[in-house]
Amino acid sequence: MANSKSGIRSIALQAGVSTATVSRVLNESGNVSKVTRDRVLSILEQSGYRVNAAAKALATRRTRTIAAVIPTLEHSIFAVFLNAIEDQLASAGYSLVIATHGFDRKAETRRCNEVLRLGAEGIILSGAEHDAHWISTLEATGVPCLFTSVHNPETKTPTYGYDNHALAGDALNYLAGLGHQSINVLHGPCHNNDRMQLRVNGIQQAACQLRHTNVILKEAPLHVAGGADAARHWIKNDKLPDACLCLADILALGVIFESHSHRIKIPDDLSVMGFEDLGWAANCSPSLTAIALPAAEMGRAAAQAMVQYLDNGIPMKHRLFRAGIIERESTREPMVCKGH
Amino acid sequence: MANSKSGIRSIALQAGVSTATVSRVLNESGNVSKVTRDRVLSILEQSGYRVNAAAKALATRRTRTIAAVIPTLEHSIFAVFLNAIEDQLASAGYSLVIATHGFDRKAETRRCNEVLRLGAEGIILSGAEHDAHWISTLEATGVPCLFTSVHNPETKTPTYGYDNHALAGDALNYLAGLGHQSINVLHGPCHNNDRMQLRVNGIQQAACQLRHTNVILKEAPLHVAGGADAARHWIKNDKLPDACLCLADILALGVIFESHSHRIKIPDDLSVMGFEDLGWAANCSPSLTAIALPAAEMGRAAAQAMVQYLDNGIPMKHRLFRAGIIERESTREPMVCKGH
DNA sequence: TTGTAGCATGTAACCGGTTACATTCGAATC
DNA sequence: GATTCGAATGTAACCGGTTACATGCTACAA
Repeated sequence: MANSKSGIRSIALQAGVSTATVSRVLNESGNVSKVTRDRVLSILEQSGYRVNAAAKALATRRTRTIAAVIPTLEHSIFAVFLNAIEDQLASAGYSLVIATHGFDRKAETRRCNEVLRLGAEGIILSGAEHDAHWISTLEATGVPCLFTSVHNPETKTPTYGYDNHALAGDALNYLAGLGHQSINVLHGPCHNNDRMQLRVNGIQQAACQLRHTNVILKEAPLHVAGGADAARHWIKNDKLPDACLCLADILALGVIFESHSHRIKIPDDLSVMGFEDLGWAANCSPSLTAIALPAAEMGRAAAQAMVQYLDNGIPMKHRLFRAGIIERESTREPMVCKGH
Repeated sequence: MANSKSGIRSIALQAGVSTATVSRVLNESGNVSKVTRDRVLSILEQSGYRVNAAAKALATRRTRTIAAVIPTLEHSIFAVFLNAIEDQLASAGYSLVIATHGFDRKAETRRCNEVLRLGAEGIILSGAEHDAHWISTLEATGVPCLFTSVHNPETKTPTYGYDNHALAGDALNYLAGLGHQSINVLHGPCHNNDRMQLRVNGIQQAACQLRHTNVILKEAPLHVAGGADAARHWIKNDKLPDACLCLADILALGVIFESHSHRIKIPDDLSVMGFEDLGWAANCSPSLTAIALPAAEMGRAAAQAMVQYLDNGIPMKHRLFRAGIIERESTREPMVCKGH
């Protein structure tokens, strides 16, 4: 067992060929006779050979790895998004590394550097607001980057996303259009979350156009309890609006639960609207009217665009994903008899 | 700019030292005078140098990457679990690669091979049932592996998880103990999901011990609609039980929603119990009694164990995570006047 | 003065692949 | 028979780090 060589050299030795030939067999790069290929393949098979990714990456300067740096995995919308990315990348022969930063700008930059150091060939980021200095150094390195969940043709880095600003306005106008005159808008923290900030801005702008509607914005932590607590506060203080627009589905879920606990009927006593359209929205009680974001579609497309760029040099362009209102049972026009 | 060298050699050239010294500075391995170190550091700084992970991995035979291969990211329980893993790994200087297989055994094996080829130094798998042949070849390679979500001291590969079998029995006994005589148990598909299978087995065994209780098992697809559809079926056919035990929280959510739609009162008309205790369980209406699985704790511990093994050679041992019933408002003893 | 210890630093092999270029050889063409 | 060509294969440099070992130097003890 004078097998001091390892890896491809050992295979070459056993097959009585050169490392170049083994490499050619492994990569199916042609110019190998059938007998030689078969011999090498059989030895490859029985030796349980596995290529060393590091060596290959070093030689080819390719890692076939793409990174997604996101705030957290715990919000379902990111899970849906990542699942789609992962799927798409896997079928293109790429791997996905995931890093989270918990809505912390510094941590985001740090994690980005880590995945870069690790060899990521491309980076997918949530939102369009990031450490400007870091983005410019990234540009200098030539590593492609894609911003997601927002659409902003102004940025140099391509964005794949929605028009959060307009969609929030659409949602508010929809409720106002039903005839609601007092609408509470519940949103998550905007700190380091430009998607949410854009939605809030959209609400503010749309609210200015509405003459006969009283719009109140309120921030709540982004989980069910956040929505529930806000709703409880309104109910306890007799400040229940006609309608409640939640700029994240999870908040709507809290509002629905809390309303149910206090025998507030949705949509008769309160219209509730969500934003995202997560899996349960169609099946809750009452089913939730919401802005439906095509998160999975966006994830697939983003992954595909990145792969197309890396494999074929096709440049990534900004892309707007249409989203719209799915009308369900949680909203209706206000009851005329209310307050009589 | 006669700078033909790249990476560390270019730095060495500019600093007028050898590559060995630059490497020593980079890795803080000592034996470098302060003046030299400062000079190298300043050049490192201004040149925007970034180590090549592939080269480093090739030279050190370490990638500092760990893989998690899971069924899907879309079930919240996995997202919680992975978030914890990612967190823990990041703080230990490791990276996480994620691969999903959609409850497909073949795909799982394939994805495992992919992450291995990519250089993962350790693999974390969901469940204890996997392609036996592949597991044995994995053992041969010496790459450490950890099974999670189940506890089974019998397997050679260490398991970090719960006693799903006993917990399901506990849950059933809890409901029976409240006095319920007809209990429907809703579970997800068991195909390639030994966690779920163990729970179902636990139910079957516990049901045999119960003399005066009628237990019916029913499978439903693992999402809100699955739970809702099952509940609707019972309601429509006038087969509503006293209590419904859902072996995944998401099914309980569907049951709660559907019950609400049909004015079935929980817990008065129907006790509902979940399994997992996801974030919303404490805040739904009524709040959900459930088996609380410490998924995040398990994730953190699993990541830590893997790191301890890789960094310090401390062997991984089977570990059982305690889980218990969280009593909330969705369950109560049956109303004595019922049916009078 | 010589020997020795220890710090700072350099040299070059090595990790395990890829690939440009060279070489060999048989078949086809002139 | 000489020339040309292309397929099959080999040689060895290279990717960008790490590190065993060698070297030079200073300080201090014998």
